[in-house]
Amino acid sequence: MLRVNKKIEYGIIALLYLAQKEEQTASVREMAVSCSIPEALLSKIMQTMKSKGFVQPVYGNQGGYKLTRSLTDINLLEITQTFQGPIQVAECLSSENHKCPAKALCTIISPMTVLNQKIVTLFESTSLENLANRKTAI
Amino acid sequence: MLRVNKKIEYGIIALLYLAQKEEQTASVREMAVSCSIPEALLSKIMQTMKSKGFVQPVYGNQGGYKLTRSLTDINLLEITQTFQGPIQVAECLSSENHKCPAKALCTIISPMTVLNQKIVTLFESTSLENLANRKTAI
DNA sequence: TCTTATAAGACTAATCTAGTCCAATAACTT
DNA sequence: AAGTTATTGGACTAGATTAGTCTTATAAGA
Ligand code: SF4
Ligand code: SF4
Repeated sequence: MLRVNKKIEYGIIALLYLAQKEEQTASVREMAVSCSIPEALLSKIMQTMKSKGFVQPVYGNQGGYKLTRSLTDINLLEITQTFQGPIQVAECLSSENHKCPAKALCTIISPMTVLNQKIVTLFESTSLENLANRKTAI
Repeated sequence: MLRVNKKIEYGIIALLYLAQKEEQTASVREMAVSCSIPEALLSKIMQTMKSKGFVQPVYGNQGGYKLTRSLTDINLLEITQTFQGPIQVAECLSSENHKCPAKALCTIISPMTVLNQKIVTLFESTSLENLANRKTAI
């Protein structure tokens, strides 16, 4: 399936929503209702995005979150890495390479690495601004 | 993570192995040992590949499987579809669109569709021959 | 008939996903 | 100061997927 998970999608939708509100804050409830996203889940997602510096919280009444970065500055790779870890089309690629039994004799590590890089590049070069305008960069 | 599953990888490795044996058959055991792939699992994988017409079984002593198609003719998309279903970077894309709560108001279906198509094209235009030569086509 | 294979099905443990629920804390309003 | 609105952080869950295993049946050459 090669799916991006829901946190990534909901996270992006929320960031696009915030961008459209410009400097104003939007509460989790407002975003959840406006975008039909489960509120408790979106709350978790926003916490993660806060910790990564995409948004800034505002406590108390009339509080919520606001964007701290421009959409043109945030790319899809950062978001997916935040919620799904590094893109690795095969488990042995990148960082700790687990325990694939076929590794020693594997004939496809090298092409898988190339394929992986293609996908990484595609994600990296697609900003949220690109997404908002319904296009990918490459 | 965006990972391709093990069946896909093991399946490709097995097909490359068969190709290298040219017209000869190779048994599941031989392939499993030669490639360090769990035998019972590879057996399952080969059954699926037989049902999709990638290989042909030969029963009995000295039996095994042989390739029925050229590596240049098999692309990565077919293999992934065989073992992981259609590529859909978001669950709502393609065929039966499940039940995403955000669907009615979703701001990213359209760009996700474009992104999905990019990945499909990348997979589709990469033949196993390309993989064996350590490159992707696009 | 024996042996070597594939065929097919049921079964499993571990992991990931998409959530929920609850108690705590921060800060604005009145 | 109290009440209200919000974020925070933790634990918890059902269901799906993954990566296997095991067992029995069947095909066919020697
Ligand atoms: S070693 Fe080969 S089969 Fe194993 S995860 Fe890496 S690329 Fe895939
Ligand atoms: S969030 Fe949007 S793109 Fe993702 S599955 Fe739901 S409707 Fe489709």
